[in-house]
Amino acid sequence: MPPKKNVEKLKSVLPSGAPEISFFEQVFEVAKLIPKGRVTSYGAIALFLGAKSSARMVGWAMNAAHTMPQIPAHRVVNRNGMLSGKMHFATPTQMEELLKKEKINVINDQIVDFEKKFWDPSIELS
DNA sequence: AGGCTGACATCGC
DNA sequence: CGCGATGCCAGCC
Repeated sequence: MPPKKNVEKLKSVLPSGAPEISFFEQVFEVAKLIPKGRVTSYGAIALFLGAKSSARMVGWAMNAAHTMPQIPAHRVVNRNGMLSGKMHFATPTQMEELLKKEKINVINDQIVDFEKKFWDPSIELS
Protein backbone atom coordinates (compact mmCIF):
# COMPACT_ATOMS: atom_id res chain seq x y z
CA MET A 1 0.00 0.00 0.00
CA PRO A 2 1.55 3.21 -1.17
CA PRO A 3 2.40 5.82 1.41
CA LYS A 4 -0.65 7.94 1.86
CA LYS A 5 0.05 11.59 1.78
CA ASN A 6 -0.77 13.57 4.83
CA VAL A 7 -2.32 16.29 2.79
CA GLU A 8 -5.71 15.24 4.02
CA LYS A 9 -4.60 15.48 7.60
CA LEU A 10 -3.31 18.92 6.90
CA LYS A 11 -6.59 19.93 5.36
CA SER A 12 -8.39 18.91 8.51
CA VAL A 13 -6.28 21.32 10.46
CA LEU A 14 -6.62 24.13 8.01
CA PRO A 15 -9.33 26.70 8.23
CA SER A 16 -12.20 26.09 5.89
CA GLY A 17 -11.65 27.26 2.38
CA ALA A 18 -8.56 25.44 1.22
CA PRO A 19 -9.82 22.67 -1.02
CA GLU A 20 -6.69 22.14 -3.06
CA ILE A 21 -3.37 23.55 -2.09
CA SER A 22 -0.11 23.21 -3.88
CA PHE A 23 2.96 21.70 -2.33
CA PHE A 24 4.15 25.20 -1.98
CA GLU A 25 1.19 26.38 0.03
CA GLN A 26 1.20 23.23 2.07
CA VAL A 27 4.60 24.19 3.35
CA PHE A 28 3.28 27.59 4.38
CA GLU A 29 0.44 26.06 6.29
CA VAL A 30 2.62 23.62 8.15
CA ALA A 31 5.07 26.37 8.98
CA LYS A 32 2.29 28.46 10.46
CA LEU A 33 1.28 25.52 12.62
CA ILE A 34 4.64 25.25 14.31
CA PRO A 35 4.07 26.13 17.98
CA LYS A 36 5.99 28.95 19.53
CA GLY A 37 9.18 27.76 21.11
CA ARG A 38 9.41 24.74 18.85
CA VAL A 39 11.25 24.11 15.61
CA THR A 40 11.19 21.60 12.80
CA SER A 41 13.25 20.69 9.80
CA TYR A 42 12.82 21.01 6.07
CA GLY A 43 12.97 17.27 5.73
CA ALA A 44 10.32 16.70 8.38
CA ILE A 45 7.92 18.97 6.58
CA ALA A 46 8.69 17.37 3.26
CA LEU A 47 8.20 13.94 4.77
CA PHE A 48 4.90 14.96 6.28
CA LEU A 49 3.73 16.18 2.91
CA GLY A 50 4.60 12.82 1.42
CA ALA A 51 7.66 13.91 -0.50
CA LYS A 52 10.68 13.28 1.65
CA SER A 53 12.96 13.94 -1.28
CA SER A 54 11.58 17.40 -1.76
CA ALA A 55 13.22 19.02 1.18
CA ARG A 56 14.73 21.51 -1.22
CA MET A 57 11.29 22.69 -2.15
CA VAL A 58 10.58 23.41 1.47
CA GLY A 59 13.57 25.66 1.59
CA TRP A 60 12.48 27.32 -1.60
CA ALA A 61 9.06 27.82 -0.13
CA MET A 62 10.61 29.56 2.82
CA ASN A 63 12.23 31.93 0.40
CA ALA A 64 8.81 32.85 -0.88
CA ALA A 65 7.55 32.91 2.68
CA HIS A 66 9.64 35.99 3.17
CA THR A 67 7.14 38.03 1.28
CA MET A 68 4.33 36.59 3.36
CA PRO A 69 3.57 37.71 6.90
CA GLN A 70 2.85 35.33 9.73
CA ILE A 71 5.12 32.63 8.46
CA PRO A 72 7.72 31.72 11.09
CA ALA A 73 10.50 30.75 8.73
CA HIS A 74 12.91 31.03 11.63
CA ARG A 75 11.40 27.90 13.15
CA VAL A 76 12.49 25.83 10.21
CA VAL A 77 16.06 24.63 10.03
CA ASN A 78 17.94 21.78 8.43
CA ARG A 79 17.99 18.35 9.99
CA ASN A 80 21.05 19.19 12.07
CA GLY A 81 19.28 22.03 13.81
CA MET A 82 21.55 24.49 12.12
CA LEU A 83 20.37 27.94 11.09
CA SER A 84 21.23 27.41 7.47
CA GLY A 85 18.82 30.06 6.33
CA LYS A 86 19.72 32.88 8.66
CA MET A 87 21.53 34.69 5.88
CA HIS A 88 18.24 35.14 4.13
CA PHE A 89 16.76 37.23 6.87
CA ALA A 90 16.88 40.97 7.08
CA THR A 91 19.99 40.70 9.19
CA PRO A 92 22.25 37.72 9.89
CA THR A 93 21.16 37.78 13.50
CA GLN A 94 17.45 38.15 12.89
CA MET A 95 16.75 34.43 12.94
CA GLU A 96 18.74 33.85 16.08
CA GLU A 97 17.09 36.77 17.84
CA LEU A 98 13.63 35.50 17.02
CA LEU A 99 14.45 32.04 18.28
CA LYS A 100 15.91 33.32 21.52
CA LYS A 101 12.76 35.29 22.13
CA GLU A 102 11.00 31.98 22.08
CA LYS A 103 13.35 30.53 24.67
CA ILE A 104 15.30 28.65 22.05
CA ASN A 105 19.02 28.98 22.64
CA VAL A 106 21.35 29.18 19.71
CA ILE A 107 25.07 28.64 19.83
CA ASN A 108 27.24 28.88 16.73
CA ASP A 109 24.17 28.85 14.51
CA GLN A 110 23.17 25.61 16.13
CA ILE A 111 19.95 25.14 18.10
CA VAL A 112 20.58 23.91 21.65
CA ASP A 113 18.64 20.77 22.58
CA PHE A 114 17.36 20.55 19.07
CA GLU A 115 15.81 17.18 19.74
CA LYS A 116 13.79 18.56 22.64
CA LYS A 117 12.60 21.56 20.69
CA PHE A 118 11.91 19.52 17.61
CA TRP A 119 8.32 19.55 16.45
CA ASP A 120 7.45 16.76 14.05
CA PRO A 121 4.32 17.50 12.02
CA SER A 122 3.96 13.82 11.20
CA ILE A 123 3.46 13.18 14.91
CA GLU A 124 1.91 16.38 16.20
CA LEU A 125 -0.72 16.60 13.51
CA SER A 126 -1.65 12.95 13.60
C1' DA B 1 10.18 26.15 -24.34
C1' DG B 2 14.17 24.66 -22.09
C1' DG B 3 17.51 24.99 -18.70
C1' DC B 4 19.42 26.82 -14.31
C1' DT B 5 18.86 27.43 -9.42
C1' DG B 6 17.65 26.76 -4.61
C1' DA B 7 17.17 28.29 3.17
C1' DC B 8 17.95 20.09 1.91
C1' DA B 9 18.72 15.10 2.44
C1' DT B 10 20.81 10.76 1.18
C1' DC B 11 23.54 7.54 -1.04
C1' DG B 12 27.93 6.24 -3.36
C1' DC B 13 32.78 6.12 -4.12
C1' DC C 1 35.58 9.65 7.01
C1' DG C 2 34.85 13.37 3.43
C1' DC C 3 33.53 15.14 -0.80
C1' DG C 4 30.69 14.57 -5.02
C1' DA C 5 26.63 13.30 -7.41
C1' DT C 6 21.62 12.76 -7.54
C1' DG C 7 16.58 13.36 -6.52
C1' DC C 8 12.83 16.35 -6.06
C1' DC C 9 9.47 20.42 -7.72
C1' DA C 10 8.48 25.15 -8.58
C1' DG C 11 9.95 29.71 -10.00
C1' DC C 12 12.71 32.60 -12.79
C1' DC C 13 15.61 33.92 -16.88
